[in-house]
Amino acid sequence: MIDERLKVDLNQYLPLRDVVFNTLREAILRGDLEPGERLMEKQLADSMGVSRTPIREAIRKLELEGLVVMIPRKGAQVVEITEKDIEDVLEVRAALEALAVRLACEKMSTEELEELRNVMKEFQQAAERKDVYGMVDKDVEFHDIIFKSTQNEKLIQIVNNLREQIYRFRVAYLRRFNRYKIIQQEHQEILQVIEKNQVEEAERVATIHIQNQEKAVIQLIREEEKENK
Amino acid sequence: MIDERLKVDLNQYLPLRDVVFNTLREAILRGDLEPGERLMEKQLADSMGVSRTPIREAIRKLELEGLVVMIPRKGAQVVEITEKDIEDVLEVRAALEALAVRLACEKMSTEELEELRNVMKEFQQAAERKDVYGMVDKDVEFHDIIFKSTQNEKLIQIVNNLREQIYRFRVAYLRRFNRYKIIQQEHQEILQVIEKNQVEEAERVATIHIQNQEKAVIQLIREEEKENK
DNA sequence: TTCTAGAAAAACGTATATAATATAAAGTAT
DNA sequence: ATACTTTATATTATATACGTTTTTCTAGAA
Repeated sequence: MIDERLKVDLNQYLPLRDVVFNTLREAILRGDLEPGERLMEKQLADSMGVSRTPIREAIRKLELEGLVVMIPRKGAQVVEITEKDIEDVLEVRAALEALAVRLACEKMSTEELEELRNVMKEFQQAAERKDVYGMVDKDVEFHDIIFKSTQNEKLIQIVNNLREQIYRFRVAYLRRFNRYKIIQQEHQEILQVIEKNQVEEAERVATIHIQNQEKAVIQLIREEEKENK
Repeated sequence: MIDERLKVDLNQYLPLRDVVFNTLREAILRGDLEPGERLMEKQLADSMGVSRTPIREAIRKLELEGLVVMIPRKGAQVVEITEKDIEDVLEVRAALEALAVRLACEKMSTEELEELRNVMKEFQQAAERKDVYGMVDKDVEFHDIIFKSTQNEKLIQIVNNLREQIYRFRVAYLRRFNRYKIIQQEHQEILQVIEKNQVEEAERVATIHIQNQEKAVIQLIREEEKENK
């Protein structure tokens, strides 16, 4: 007989490389590490209190994730994101979002539909108290529920990566414009078409939702560029 | 004045980790390393004549690429591919292929159209001399031309990764059935709708093309499973 | 024979050491 | 003063070393 309590704190072991990986990824996405900034191994190793080995292995993963670029014998640096990059990412994202809602029409359970409604409510509450981070979280959650309902692991994995690529702009984007009203309305539409199993319409609405996001983010970037001149 | 000849063999430096990465990836995709097989660092290091460091860094990349899974304190092993995995991958692939041909309708140049026709001809020739590897290459090339014409780097990158996931089945698949006639016919259709800018139709044809592939590959796997019992 | 215990071996995770290369600085010749 | 070496330094790339965990193998008991 195995004591259930023993299972509790088999506090999951995480290799240092993954701790470092998560830390660095966070730092990049939050903007603490700016685009173009070099990631020097020794410096990072010292500041994180580990050796260079786990740092290097974490960087290898960030490299494939597309968050850093390697320059041979010069090390890694945080990627610069261009307007073109954002267009490319969101073009793909739109297609995958359309796929997701189409599948969601078939597969979504009533429990998940209920979750969607809850998250929308929470989004509303976050908006009311001007909690931008809360809104971002709830927006992400909304789409996550849809993607999870597709039960397509690969789709989920790819979309997570795409989201990561432009995550840095999310907060600025939601804060800047009064985007949240539009987002809310679009979420409402998406929910309705899924409920009604209107596949064609669902794809259309989801695509537009992402395209609107694209327009807004790009507008944001252009304005920022103008400011920096 | 720079002597042009000097540029020739500035034989590009490739870090050992990338050499190892490519080697291992090849081995996995070719099936030399079988699903479930463990990748032991020292053994690989010895057989490739390098130290464990570049091996480990290569494995980190394979890990994120989805070709190996890590088991903590047990190392890496080649992923097992399930039927579900293939369905997931090809479901996403179909959506992206549809996106690609839609964009191709707008953006494809006459040169690229010409390339498409050439590749189809070469596919035909490979088929005539029963050259399966040649056919696989030309099939991949056909789709590559379409993806390149979209000028969406992210799309290209994702599709390359998806292709990789199920590449192991390509050869068996083309050899086994007389799939090549169907493939050829479908390529022909895709070419035509792109030429005529028939966006809706293009998406439909491309989607079906991938779905057919999915059905065939899955049928293949089921038969193989049956044989192994 | 089968199961368990314990020791030995193997393999991973991490750290450190060495080699190679690029960057920056200083010195020299024109 | 400028351009070109040379030298020093910093940083990456690779190899090796160490400690711990896991696996394997063997001996002994049930």
